Amino acid sequence: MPADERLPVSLRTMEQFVAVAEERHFHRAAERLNMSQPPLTNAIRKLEEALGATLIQRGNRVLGLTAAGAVFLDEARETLRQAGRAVTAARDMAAGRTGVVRLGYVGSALYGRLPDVVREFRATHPKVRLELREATTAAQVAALREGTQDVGVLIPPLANAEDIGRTPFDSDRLCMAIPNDHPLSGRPDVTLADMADEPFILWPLVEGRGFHLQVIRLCADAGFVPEVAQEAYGMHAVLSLVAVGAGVSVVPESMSSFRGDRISYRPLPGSAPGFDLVLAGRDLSPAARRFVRSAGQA
Amino acid sequence: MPADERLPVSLRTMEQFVAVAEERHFHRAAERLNMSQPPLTNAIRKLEEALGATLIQRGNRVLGLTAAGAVFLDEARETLRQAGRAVTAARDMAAGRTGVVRLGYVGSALYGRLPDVVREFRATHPKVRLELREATTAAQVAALREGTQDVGVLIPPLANAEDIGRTPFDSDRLCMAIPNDHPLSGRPDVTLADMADEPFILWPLVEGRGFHLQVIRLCADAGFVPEVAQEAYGMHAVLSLVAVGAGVSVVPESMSSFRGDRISYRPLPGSAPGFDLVLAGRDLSPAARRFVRSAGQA
DNA sequence: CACAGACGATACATAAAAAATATTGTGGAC
DNA sequence: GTCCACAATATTTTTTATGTATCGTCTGTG
Repeated sequence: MPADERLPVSLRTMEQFVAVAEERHFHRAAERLNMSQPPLTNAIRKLEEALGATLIQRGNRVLGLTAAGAVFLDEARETLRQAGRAVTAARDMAAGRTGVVRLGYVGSALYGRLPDVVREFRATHPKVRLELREATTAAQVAALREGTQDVGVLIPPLANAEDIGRTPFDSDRLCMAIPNDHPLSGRPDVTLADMADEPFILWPLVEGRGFHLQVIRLCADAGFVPEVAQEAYGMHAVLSLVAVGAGVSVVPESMSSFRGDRISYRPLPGSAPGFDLVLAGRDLSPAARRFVRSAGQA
Repeated sequence: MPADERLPVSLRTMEQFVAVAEERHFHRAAERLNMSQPPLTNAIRKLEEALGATLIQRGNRVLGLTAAGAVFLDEARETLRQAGRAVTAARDMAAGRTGVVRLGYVGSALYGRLPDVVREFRATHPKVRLELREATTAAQVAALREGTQDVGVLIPPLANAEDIGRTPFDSDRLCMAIPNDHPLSGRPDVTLADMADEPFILWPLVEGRGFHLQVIRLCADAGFVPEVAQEAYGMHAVLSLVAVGAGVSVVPESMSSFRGDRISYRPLPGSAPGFDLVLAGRDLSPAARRFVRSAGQA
């Protein structure tokens, strides 16, 4: 039976004792504690009573500590430090200065702002663990609902996801990539429809679902279904195939500096500058909220 | 400027939070804390306010912890443990269950109860460090006054030492030691006066001052000044010399089983059974007080 | 869909504890 | 011996913690 044994001291009392022990002077200690001397004397007396131990050697001109007082001073200091740690730990966690952010992203996000955003966040939030995991949009929505992921970088539209908050993240504007030795590359104004009969290099449907579908959708809007000549995973892989003339493709504009000697990049005239990658989350933890804020404002 | 930053929590509040976090139920937690539910709800709310952090996830049927709540639970538990350590450390020290006892003793004390007393005290007080140091009575009195020694086993009388408390410790009754082949050993009733003209084996004045003087004093009472034939430090050394016929001596009765084949021990008829070894101390620390109590009552 | 029950929040009252002010002892220094 | 510095008391005031009564809300159930 654990009985009624409450702790007979408070942190305040410990603070008071430490002050007296350090100053060796009730008046100065009281001043430091922003209080007057009498209640301090009282508090120390009650502390000694509660402990059943004399802590302070009075009587002489200058007051000293008993052996019990000395050990209690040490332990009380440690207790106060630990209490401070408890407070800052909770505050840091609540403010998002510490914690974990499990971030999912679709593969194509790697060719936009995401790498910079991650680097920046890690630099400004060294005590937040940022876990990265590549996943399709659908998988991320499920993970967000299960609570196994905090934030996702994914490609709208999101079906049946009214409960998930969204923030614009990256305008992943696309362009056409045409081999330099291809007839189309000489023509001034190429449209997507011009590529209806060209062989396409695309991401595999299973591994690069989001990006694959995005391209298919664009083609559908242009009135055709692209003929997939070859699949390749990763923008550089796709473009390397374009460079050797294996076909044409549609890639993010941010790739347009890659193999400029062998590939000509042409804007997609019809595509508006809308946002194609969003940050999504549900019940954001403070750290996750910080990530979204940090990612959104850059 | 350290400003006015007091700790915004008390140990009591931490106790309350831990109870709620563990029970996941305000009513049960309140019961465990021997209080009613409303003030508990209030206390938790004020805690969250003070920390600027939500700790407990309400709303759902069963309440859970936020990330901040989880870390605060850990840290609060540790704080409570540490506070408990502070209390018991002070109490143990004040009760003499821990601490240090610096014990001085005159060399001759080793031939009486002291070894047993030390063994017993060490067994019953494992967390008290007992430091032993051999020293003359005068040196011990000085050390007691300086505060470099806590308790002493020494030989009265003590000059100018009214401030030092004394407890009888050991009746170090003395007897004469005479070689078996000495003429005196045949006589039935030998008195100390009979040994006035015999060569004495004694402890050196410098190293064995207390015991040396005690014997000199006895001889003076018997009306003579002993002729010191040889000095030897330690009872066994003295008696070995007696055994080979180098002289006579006066030793504690507890030695009378040593070399019984060569030495005959005779009681000192005049010496009353007074206490010749006392425990002395000044401003006894709790641990020292325990030692004196333990040593005195055996 | 209404209803009961469980549970946490709120409002108000009361008791306990902490702190402030004024004053009194007390021991050491000149 | 007198003064001074400092801690201890005494008493009042304020703050804080706790208790009682009650309400609102969500959940599972008939």
